[in-house]
Amino acid sequence: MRQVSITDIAQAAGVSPSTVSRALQDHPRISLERRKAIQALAREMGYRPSQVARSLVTGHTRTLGVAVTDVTDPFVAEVMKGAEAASRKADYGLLFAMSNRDPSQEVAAAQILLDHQVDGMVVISSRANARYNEMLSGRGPKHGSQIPLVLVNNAQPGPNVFSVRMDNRDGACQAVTYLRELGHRRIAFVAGPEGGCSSRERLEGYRQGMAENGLRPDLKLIVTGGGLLEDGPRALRTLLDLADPPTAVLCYNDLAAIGLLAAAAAAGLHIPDDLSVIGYDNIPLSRFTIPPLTTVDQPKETLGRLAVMMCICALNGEPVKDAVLTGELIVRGSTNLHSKEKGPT
Amino acid sequence: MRQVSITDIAQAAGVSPSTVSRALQDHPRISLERRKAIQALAREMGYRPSQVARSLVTGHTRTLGVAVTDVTDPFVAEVMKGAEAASRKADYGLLFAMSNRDPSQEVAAAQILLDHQVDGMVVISSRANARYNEMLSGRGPKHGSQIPLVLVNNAQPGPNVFSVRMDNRDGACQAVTYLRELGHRRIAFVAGPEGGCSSRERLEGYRQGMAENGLRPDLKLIVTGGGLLEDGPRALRTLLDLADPPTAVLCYNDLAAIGLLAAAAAAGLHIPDDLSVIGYDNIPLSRFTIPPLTTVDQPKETLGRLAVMMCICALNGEPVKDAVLTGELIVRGSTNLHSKEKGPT
DNA sequence: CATGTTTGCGCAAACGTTTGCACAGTCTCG
DNA sequence: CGAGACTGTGCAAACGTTTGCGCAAACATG
Repeated sequence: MRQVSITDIAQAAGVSPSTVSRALQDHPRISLERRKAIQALAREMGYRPSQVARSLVTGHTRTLGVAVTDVTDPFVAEVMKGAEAASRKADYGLLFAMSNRDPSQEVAAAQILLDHQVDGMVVISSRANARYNEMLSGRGPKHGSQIPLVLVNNAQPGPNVFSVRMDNRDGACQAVTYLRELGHRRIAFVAGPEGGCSSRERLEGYRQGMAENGLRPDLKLIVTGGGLLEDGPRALRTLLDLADPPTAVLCYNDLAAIGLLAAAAAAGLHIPDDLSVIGYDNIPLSRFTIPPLTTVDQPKETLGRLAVMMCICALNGEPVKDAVLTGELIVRGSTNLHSKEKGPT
Repeated sequence: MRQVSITDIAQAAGVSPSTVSRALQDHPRISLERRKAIQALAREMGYRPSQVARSLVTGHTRTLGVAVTDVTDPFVAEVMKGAEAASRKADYGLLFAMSNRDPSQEVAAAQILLDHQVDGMVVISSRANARYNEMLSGRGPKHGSQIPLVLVNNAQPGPNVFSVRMDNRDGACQAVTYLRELGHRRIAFVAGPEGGCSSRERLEGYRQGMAENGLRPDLKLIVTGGGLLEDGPRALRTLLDLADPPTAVLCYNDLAAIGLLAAAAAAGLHIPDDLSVIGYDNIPLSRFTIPPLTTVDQPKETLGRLAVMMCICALNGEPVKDAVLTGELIVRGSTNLHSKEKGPT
């Protein structure tokens, strides 16, 4: 015989299956004595409830889905870490799907989660968020309702969709302000992936920071990127080719910054003397770059933990409100006073 | 009403549920005409089969579990990437659990996967592999059978357990040999996590490489570590304090090597002139360190892909045999001829 | 003692599928 | 034209739970 079922226990205990079921749930209408006996018996027989059967009748699977762009991105991995911890603590399973940064794969990934009847899902760094609403409609437990969806770093209004995000604008703004305080005036920005919410917001933060600090915006100082390591070298080349190159650069994320650091070293540039660079995310690696990277910290695990907690709250019918956390600038060795400006007196 | 069920379709089509079920499976005993009609109707009504109900009767969930030590480790993340791709292509869900490198959490993590009735599981870089056998026993579909288990980089014999791993010994040996060819004689090794299978094998490979190249082993040149960024600096300090410090060092993985690189830069050491450094894994980042890291490549995504493919094969009753891949040394800028040895002539 | 409440348990339906079997009709072949 | 094979479909059981309801016994209350 295979897995021990509730009826096996019932038979062994000489009671009906329903009694066993209730006993295991500590239902008060089963005599304490019997309850304890059945629980002991179940343990002894190595009983493990069939999630599948239970799901069929209760209508929920105790499984959450997490859809990400790319686990390989350290930021994403850290968020997942938090999400996994939270869902394991809440005794939820976590179904995982990845889109490889490809919006069309993103819906396929989400579809697989949905097809496995996850109770809710959290999406990290989506770029196709608009399509979730249609996909989710009618997937909920009751009349045309929707499964709860929590977006990380990606607000998008909709029924039963929530978001937990960083104040990216503020973070980028802080970074620019800090650079200005160091004496920099020509500050570049290496943008993130097109269509991403945080890309947009960080760019806005950069612009706002420039404006607030009385620096005139120069479109040439904004270069495109995708938030990948490879983007760093490309961006540096573009910036160095400028007639009037920047003395500092803020990158969309640490990955791009690290790529830029590497390219700078290869080009014989000395960081931070020749160029100050700031990253974003504060991934663990950023402490170990050469020089250590000044960056804007995001509480990544918290983001993930919060996301699943919100999701579970929504499932329980509790009220949940969107969270927006604020980042903190971590100053390390990749930024420096802009001394050259003063010239030789 | 909620999800459209097979009976809804049956009603709409004026046939019995069983006919619908068979039509959707393209069962030949349903007339082609009806089959097409029902399939069209199902599509039109937005029917999505209930995996849960199906699982209950078929006995399998089309879900695989993946248990890892830490997603945050780039090596692990890459393997997961491969695993996810393969399981998505095979239309399997992937349930995710993490142990935070803690053997006791590891069984809890695996337990959650098992409780969600995964059809099989793959474990990446376990350290508590011995305990899986007991946990899995009796969890299989028939009489006392076991769910298939695939270990990545971690062989462990057992019924229905398979492994896909790298020839770590060979990789480490290659690295040492290469260093010897560059003229190095005092080559250090920064070890990996205690209890890990690859740790042991790479250490063996290091020893073998030293022996094969006629270098006398010096226990002082082997320092402990855990395969983390933080281990690099610690290791470097230990090695530098030696009376006769090494001229080259092989690290358990790229992470430790990167940490070491950072510490070396901070200490004013010039890599590779003062010290040659080799990592292991060839994580994407290793191309962007300063200097770029010489390392032993592992086909990480392939490892993951293979693991789930083997798992699925085992599920289908097909014969599967363990795979062992061999790594390739990637030479980059962190290694150099050992010139000093020759002295000023 | 009659009535009402509580306690403890079982029956059976339900969840949405799959699948063995039965059955009726049609076809094929001798 | 009759026997057998094939074709197309439906019935009902089964998977392992949960849960509303019913019922009997015990108990409390007046």
